[in-house]
Amino acid sequence: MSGTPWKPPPILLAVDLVILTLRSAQLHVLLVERGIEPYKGRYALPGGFLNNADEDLCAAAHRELREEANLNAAHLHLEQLGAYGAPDRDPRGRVVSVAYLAIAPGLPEPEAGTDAAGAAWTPVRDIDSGRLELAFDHRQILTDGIERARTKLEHSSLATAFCDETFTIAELQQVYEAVWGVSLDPRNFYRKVRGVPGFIVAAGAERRTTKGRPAQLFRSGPQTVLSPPLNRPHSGQ
Amino acid sequence: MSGTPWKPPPILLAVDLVILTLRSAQLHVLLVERGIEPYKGRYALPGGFLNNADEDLCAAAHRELREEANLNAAHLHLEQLGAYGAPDRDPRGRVVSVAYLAIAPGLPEPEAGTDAAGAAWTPVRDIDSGRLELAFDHRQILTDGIERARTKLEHSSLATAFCDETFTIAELQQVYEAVWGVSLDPRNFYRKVRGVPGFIVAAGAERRTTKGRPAQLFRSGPQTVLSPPLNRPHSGQ
DNA sequence: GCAATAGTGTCTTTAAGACATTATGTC
DNA sequence: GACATAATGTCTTAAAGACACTATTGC
Repeated sequence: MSGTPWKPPPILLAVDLVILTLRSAQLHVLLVERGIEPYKGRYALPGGFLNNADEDLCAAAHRELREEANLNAAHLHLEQLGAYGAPDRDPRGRVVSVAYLAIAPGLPEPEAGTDAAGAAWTPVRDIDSGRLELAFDHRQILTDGIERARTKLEHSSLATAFCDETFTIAELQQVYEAVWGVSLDPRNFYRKVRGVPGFIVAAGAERRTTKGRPAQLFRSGPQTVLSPPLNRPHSGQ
Repeated sequence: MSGTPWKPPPILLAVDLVILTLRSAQLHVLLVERGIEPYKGRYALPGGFLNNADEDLCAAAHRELREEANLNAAHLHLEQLGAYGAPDRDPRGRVVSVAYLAIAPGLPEPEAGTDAAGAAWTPVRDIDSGRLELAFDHRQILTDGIERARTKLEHSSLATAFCDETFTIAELQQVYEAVWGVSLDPRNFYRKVRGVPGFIVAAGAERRTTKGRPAQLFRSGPQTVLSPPLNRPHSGQ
């Protein structure tokens, strides 16, 4: 720390995004196909380097959300996952990446012709089943992101971020079932969810489907932290 | 991304440590007094810049643990909290810091005459009561570290990291009470803790105090994730 | 014996889970 | 009417919390 003049090591800083959504009751993640080496042709999480030394990490994440995913970042839940900094994680040199978790409601396929060309919603099953390999350490980042989403569903109102502005309780249940990977009793779920004060509030309107009784519509309530929490069934004995 | 040659912005990477321990049933954090500007004379979390471009983040955290805190890092629980990268968090320039949480059993005062001179265990109450102000954004980092410890106490065997190799159940309870900031019924706590399979195992010996019945000694069990969890009493209604 | 702490048992209250029932729409 | 889905009610079981009681030490 003294004596010899200290020269900062050349370290690059990047942000990567785990953008999760629900498509036909399946958890999907947004991936982009890499156009350049390394890992050319392989799929990777959207992300990129910091623009300049003054750019905030969170701002960089929002920017990549727009540029690479073509998503309106303003309405999306965004949360830091952590820093990934193994010295050999990027063959180009030392790159430390700060990962962010974003949750989006069901969205159409990303449009081609933009920065998001080559971006695609991919079922997370395809990755953790091993059918699809990701570039860098992105599989680990994705796993961490999903785990974070799972625990946040218990203690926060994150689940509503997967839904449109208004939603039925059955739709909300599908979020929990897809992210947790379990099936829940609709009657107990209904009772439990309505018993958490401030979680969801009735929106007045109803949703009519082709069959069956119309469902009440709800919107996200004022409470962001759930008390009591919606504990997920613990698998172990 | 193309056309103009891209020059990496000069960003420095640092690690900061939230080292928590228990001293006389109070949660303490290790702080160092800053000897140089900025924030000279102010207390801060131990930490420092990466040595070189090949140093792993986690290795840097361990190194700072030795250098600044004079703690044998090998036996300590170490876990990443996240990256702190607001552009104005360090007046010297752009410094992104990766924070780590470390848990240590009750330890004597750090020795003077080493890098740890000027290091002191400080009750966390002194910081979040506002009586003591920290340098940089270290108050926020500390708050995040404590919150992380609180939730990890519920779902993992982290609490045993605050204890010596063998401990009594009463000592384990003191950990939960100090970190959660609540008081628990010793009888229910005893029953609950013993009911979590693999959490703690009897060590055979007993601990004799000046008064009262000797207590059985335990050591940390094979299970690191607790099932069922030890839910902390949720404050809100 | 008393004081003090460790450990066990019991009861009450509450939440979780299983599942029957009623309500309200489309066809 | 049949059918499908929404919403409510009831019962059983398990866990959480309050607290009485017994056990084993030092003095």
